Amino acid sequence: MSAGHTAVTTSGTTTDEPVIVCETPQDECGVRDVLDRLGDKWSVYVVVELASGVLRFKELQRRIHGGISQRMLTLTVRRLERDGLVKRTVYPTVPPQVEYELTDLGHSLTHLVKSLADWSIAHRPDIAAAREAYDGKAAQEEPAAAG
Amino acid sequence: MSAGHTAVTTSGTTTDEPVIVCETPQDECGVRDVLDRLGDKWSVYVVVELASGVLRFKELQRRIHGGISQRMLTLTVRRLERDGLVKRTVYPTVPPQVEYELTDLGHSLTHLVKSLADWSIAHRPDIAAAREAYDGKAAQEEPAAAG
DNA sequence: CAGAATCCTAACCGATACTG
DNA sequence: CAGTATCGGTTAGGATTCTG
Repeated sequence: MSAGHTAVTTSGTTTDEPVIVCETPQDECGVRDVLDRLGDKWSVYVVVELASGVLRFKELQRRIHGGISQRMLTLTVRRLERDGLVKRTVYPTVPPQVEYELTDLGHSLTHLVKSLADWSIAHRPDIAAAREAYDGKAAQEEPAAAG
Repeated sequence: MSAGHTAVTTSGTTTDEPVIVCETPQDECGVRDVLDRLGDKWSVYVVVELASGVLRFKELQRRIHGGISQRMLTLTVRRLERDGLVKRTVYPTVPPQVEYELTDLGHSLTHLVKSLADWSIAHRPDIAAAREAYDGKAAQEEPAAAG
């Protein structure tokens, strides 16, 4: 897609946040691209684990928090490979040995994931508080319908 | 994503809230938090649209390209509200008017989304190339099954 | 206009069994 | 060890209908 869109700087945003100008119909400035990659349950974890070095399939599976199924690891890692984020090396030994590692592209994503994690960690209390407040208020609202 | 593991703290304190037990030294801890929020199809778009200012329900819906359904917009916006990322203001008029805007927390996420978009835009060609290469190679590998 | 409720499909994902 | 193939449960998400 040629990103030939006009920048409609709507109005003066009072804060210093980046004004996201987006009027591409199908792919909101490409956010969908990366979200599709990060959106599934496991991709990020694979990237994170691979960030520290080369790993074999089984080892990768073991290290992923929460226990990814073999099937999902295969799918995830294949998708990542297809997108050029992960490099897969097969050694024709017996038993077979396959190593996974991040490509440069994959490594560049690591920073982003780190930011994501940082934000998440930093604001987790806020989110938790917001949820509690919301749920509490919602519970008040609810008629509770006793008996 | 599901509310999957109902956090079994080591002390045996079984709480209701999804406490993320994470003893991994890596920064993966907490990534799920934000990914759960951004992982669904629409949250990011809502945040993006709201980044530029206050919007009403219908207007928000119209601006999200690709056409979000009314149902999904409601769900998305509610979740965002619950997490303290979006503020919802109801004006008791006729017809009803509801305005959505980012909270400070939501605005802080905007930076991240921006980074996401930037990365995506910057590396889209790489990803596209990688895919083409991968698919091409995969096609070669395929037996082609001549009849 | 805003949204709640219902129905239904597709995709995601895990468990299992089989292959090389 | 490193997959592939298949089945079934769960969920995401769209379309439609109804209410205030």
